[in-house]
Amino acid sequence: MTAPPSPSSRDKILDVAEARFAQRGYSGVGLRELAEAAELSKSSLFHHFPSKAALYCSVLDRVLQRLAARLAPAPGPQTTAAARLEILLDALLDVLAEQATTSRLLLRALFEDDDLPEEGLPEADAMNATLTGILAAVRGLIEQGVAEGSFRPVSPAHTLQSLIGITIYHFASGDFGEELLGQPIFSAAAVQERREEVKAFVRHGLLIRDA
Amino acid sequence: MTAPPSPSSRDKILDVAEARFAQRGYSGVGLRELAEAAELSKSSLFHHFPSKAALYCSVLDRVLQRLAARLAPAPGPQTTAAARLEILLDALLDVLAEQATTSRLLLRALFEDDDLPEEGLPEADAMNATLTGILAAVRGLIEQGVAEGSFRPVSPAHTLQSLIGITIYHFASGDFGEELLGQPIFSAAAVQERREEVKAFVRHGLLIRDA
DNA sequence: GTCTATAGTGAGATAGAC
DNA sequence: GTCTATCTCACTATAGAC
Repeated sequence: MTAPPSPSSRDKILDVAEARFAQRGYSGVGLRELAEAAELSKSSLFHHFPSKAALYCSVLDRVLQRLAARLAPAPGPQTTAAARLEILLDALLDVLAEQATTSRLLLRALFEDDDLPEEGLPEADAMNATLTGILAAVRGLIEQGVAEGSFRPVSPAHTLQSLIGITIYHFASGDFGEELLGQPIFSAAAVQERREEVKAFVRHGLLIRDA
Repeated sequence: MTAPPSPSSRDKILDVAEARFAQRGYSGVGLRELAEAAELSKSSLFHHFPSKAALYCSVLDRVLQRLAARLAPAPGPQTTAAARLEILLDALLDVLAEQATTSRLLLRALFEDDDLPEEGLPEADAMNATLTGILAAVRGLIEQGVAEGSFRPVSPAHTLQSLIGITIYHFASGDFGEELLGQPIFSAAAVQERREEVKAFVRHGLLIRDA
């Protein structure tokens, strides 16, 4: 339970890889660059990770684990779906606003199918299992809302896609988003604006008017 | 005005480049692969485009031009914002559903800031100008709706981001989206579902209830 | 306008000493 | 666990013949 004051080499590699992969993607980052940023030789990377693809999956899995841990404390079906949705959105927006790398890596993981040359990596399976768990929870929430009659009779799958698009894409939009908003998207003011806009849009878009 | 029966080499390169770049991004595609798919030698690519970056920008610009051409016939401010929004969404969803490459390239263009090594390319400037025009039109529509009082008092910039996320991300989500929906996202049925879900979500999320 | 040949660089990955 | 040295291959780009 003692907290190590300096991160292990493995963690340091994961940190620099997360930053670089988030910005330029899997193919856009070379192991040489990662080794230099982690203050190691290229060969040492292969001691900690069997391949570049495995390292990338480990980075994605760590991001998903962080996300799952932050979304997990949300209340279960004994609470109304509307209340659960508010709490979920707040928690999700908190996580996305904290680290700029999160949204970009999530977006890449969701829409870049075959970015990885190899398949069947154990790291990839772990990553997919984590992702599946998160999605199942959110989908369950939507289904509860529809069943309760507090949500419009939406398609859970499509609504899940819409929520992903509204939340994750925005925080991944980088310079473009900043230019559109006229301020850095991770500034406290911009995050607060986004939170209110998203929650209002989703409330109006999803909830039955006079519940 | 005579339509050439077979595409020029330049168009053939653009076609294969569009498909490959959409799937694996700028860094993920090599010129060797493009040359083989276009049935040319690597060197011949450089006769038509000065560099890989310029080719990528040309691909993006062509996509944006197609998009702009399809969104342009929409009616101007003399029509109500609600009606204009319906027409815009229909046209946008039509374009996105027609070619799977469109949404992926648009998404990459919007969130991958510095994917390109070089800056100041004339092709990049043309691309940005086209994009700016499209966005200004949609933003104007939102501002009209708010000014008319038919839309909630939303932030135009944030609403624009939300619309991008809801429409473009979904059609870019590939295998993940297909698994979520349980059917190919470009099938006629899935496209029709998406259209109705998006339009309903946006109507409820944006319009004043009893206008 | 297309080709062959090649330059020059960097990629991912391995061997083996320490 | 980290290193140097090296392998093999692919990359973008150029030169110059046809």
